[in-house]
Amino acid sequence: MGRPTIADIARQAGVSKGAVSFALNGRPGVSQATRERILLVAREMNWRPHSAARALGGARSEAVGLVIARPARTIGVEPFFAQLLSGLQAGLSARAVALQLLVVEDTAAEIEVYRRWTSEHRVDGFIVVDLKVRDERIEILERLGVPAVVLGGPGRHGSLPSVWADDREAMLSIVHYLAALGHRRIAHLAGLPGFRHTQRRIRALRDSARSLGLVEAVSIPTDFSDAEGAAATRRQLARPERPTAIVYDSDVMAVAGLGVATEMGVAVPGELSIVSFDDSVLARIVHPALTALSRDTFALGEQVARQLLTAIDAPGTVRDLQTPTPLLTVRESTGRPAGEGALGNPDKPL
Amino acid sequence: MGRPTIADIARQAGVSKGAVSFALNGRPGVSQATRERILLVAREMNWRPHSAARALGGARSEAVGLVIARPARTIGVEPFFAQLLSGLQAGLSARAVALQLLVVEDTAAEIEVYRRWTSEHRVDGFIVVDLKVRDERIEILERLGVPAVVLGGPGRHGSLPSVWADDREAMLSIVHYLAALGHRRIAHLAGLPGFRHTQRRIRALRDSARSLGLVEAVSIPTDFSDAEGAAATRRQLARPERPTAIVYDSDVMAVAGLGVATEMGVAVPGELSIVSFDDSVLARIVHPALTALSRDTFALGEQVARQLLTAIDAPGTVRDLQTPTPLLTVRESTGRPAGEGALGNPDKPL
DNA sequence: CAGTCGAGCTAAACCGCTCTAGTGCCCGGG
DNA sequence: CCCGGGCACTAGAGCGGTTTAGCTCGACTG
Repeated sequence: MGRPTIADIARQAGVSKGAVSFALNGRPGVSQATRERILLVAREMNWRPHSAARALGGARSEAVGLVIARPARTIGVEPFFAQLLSGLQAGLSARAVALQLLVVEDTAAEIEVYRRWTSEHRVDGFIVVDLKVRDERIEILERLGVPAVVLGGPGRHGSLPSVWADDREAMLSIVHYLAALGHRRIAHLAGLPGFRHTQRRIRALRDSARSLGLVEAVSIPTDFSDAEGAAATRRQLARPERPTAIVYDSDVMAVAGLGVATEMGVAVPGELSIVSFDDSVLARIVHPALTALSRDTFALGEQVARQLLTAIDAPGTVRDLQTPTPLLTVRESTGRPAGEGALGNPDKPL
Repeated sequence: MGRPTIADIARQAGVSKGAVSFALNGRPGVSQATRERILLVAREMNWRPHSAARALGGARSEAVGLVIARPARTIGVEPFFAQLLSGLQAGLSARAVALQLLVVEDTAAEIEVYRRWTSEHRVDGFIVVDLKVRDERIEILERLGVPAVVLGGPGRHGSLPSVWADDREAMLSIVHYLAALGHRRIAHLAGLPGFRHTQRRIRALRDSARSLGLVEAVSIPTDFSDAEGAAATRRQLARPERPTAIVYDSDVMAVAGLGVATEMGVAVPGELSIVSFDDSVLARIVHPALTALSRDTFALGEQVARQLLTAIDAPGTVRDLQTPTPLLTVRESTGRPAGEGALGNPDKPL
């Protein structure tokens, strides 16, 4: 005999299929004695529910989807994603919910997967990442009526709850810190310009430039890759009036930039201060260790998972959640610019 | 009306459910004209199959499982995993097969998930990683009769096909290269001693030590973390007769080790050569860039995915697959040991 | 002591799809 | 003219659960 079904258990226990279903699901409708007998038989026969059969009846699939539209090769490079994934896992596995992961080429394919998985009842909800400036995915998910949590914000993401950190405040804390050290020329190697958080960071830098008396505050968009990070750094450092500090939107770029500086004989932090917007082992283990914004991406993932589980349980009840603004961890890659006197207190950001 | 079912299509097209099923699945049993009419109606109604209903009939679930038994937090740290994941994705998405990912605490939980997902028909097969020296999972998966591919080998993994690279040859190529440079004291910061590949690497080093005339060749097991990598490096470098070269089993540890060396004022590669067993951006972007074994982990993942898909399609037909032995990429972190004359050709490993 | 009620259980419909066992019809051969 | 065979299609039985309607029986009520 193959896998036992509730019919087998029913026969064995001398009851009906219905009674077995009630017993196994802790639902009223059977006496305590019968319930125990059924459970015993089920355990003896090593019975397990057939998820498809359950799903057919309209039940949960106990899985959530994460669809990422990026070149597959680049995912492995980003510690951020790996960290997030770990956190999501941790949050989900508490309730034994699995994560369906799919990497696709572009947003069109991503949307197609949303449609398919939803109508196939393959997942109970979605996690949406890489929020764009104008994001069509939001509306589609709303129309599909499937629970979803957006990673990023704040701002327009329709009725979908989001989990976000304040990128603006974070950028301001970096810039204030650098300005207090005496830096007046700051470059910002940003991420993909289509992403919302990239825009927020760029705007924050621009907005604060005047009030802090910065002579220069440029943002250069990149694709987050180490290659572009290195190339852009090279260009910046080759300029006659080069920046005295560079803020990188990812740790991979920051480390690549550090490499370029070393190679070009630009001392860090003597002649160039480096700040990474992302913290990870990467930032800690290089030398000099990088001053970085410490956001706990793992915890963020956990948070998102919890939020999504709640949204699935009780749609409509869950609202936006702001995670703590990441704090600047000062390490060895930042200092006063060359030829600067004491100005402010460099150890106290903000 | 909710989502359309084949019954709706049948009614609309004026045929039976069976005819619709035949038409939609490209099966004989309907005329060309009817088939086209049905497909047209299906498209108009925006019909999509209900995966659960299909699965209930015994069909594929179009998903494969990857269960990892490691602390969730550490997954994010390993570029290897992220890379592998990307590769798996790439291999699977060619056939629109999704990946069910779950991170669990220990092997017992992992096995429990294998049982559950199998009996729930949640996945069509599994990918097994972190092959242990004595691995109980193999036997369990065989008994469950579910397709699975083992990452690692060669050697005892029962009837399950495996994808593997020759760790022994790889380690030998590193040691030969270092010996040719003139190194006689080599330390090896290994991974978890319970893993099979760790054992193979340790043995390869030990076996070659005598014939290469090494004075010292120790392997120190670690947990793969940057912390243990750093600590062990510190201990090695503090010894009176310290090694002139260290081989690290992972790039994270190698970079951490590089940091310790810099911090202790030990010049790399002047006084210490560093080789990483894993290559990734990490090894490329630090300075000096690390000499590392370049295995294409992404391609490995793709390969494993293909292997598994074949195993699912035609169980029993697929056998072990050896991937190319990783080649040493010489960068800046290796050189002649201090006070060594010319010996062999350092640029030509093996 | 008849009527009511609820607990405990059964029978069967149902979820959406697949697949097998027919059924009707047409065509060609003997 | 009849029969066999093949094609196009239908009816309906499963797949393994959940859920609802209904049945029985004993206890309690008035």
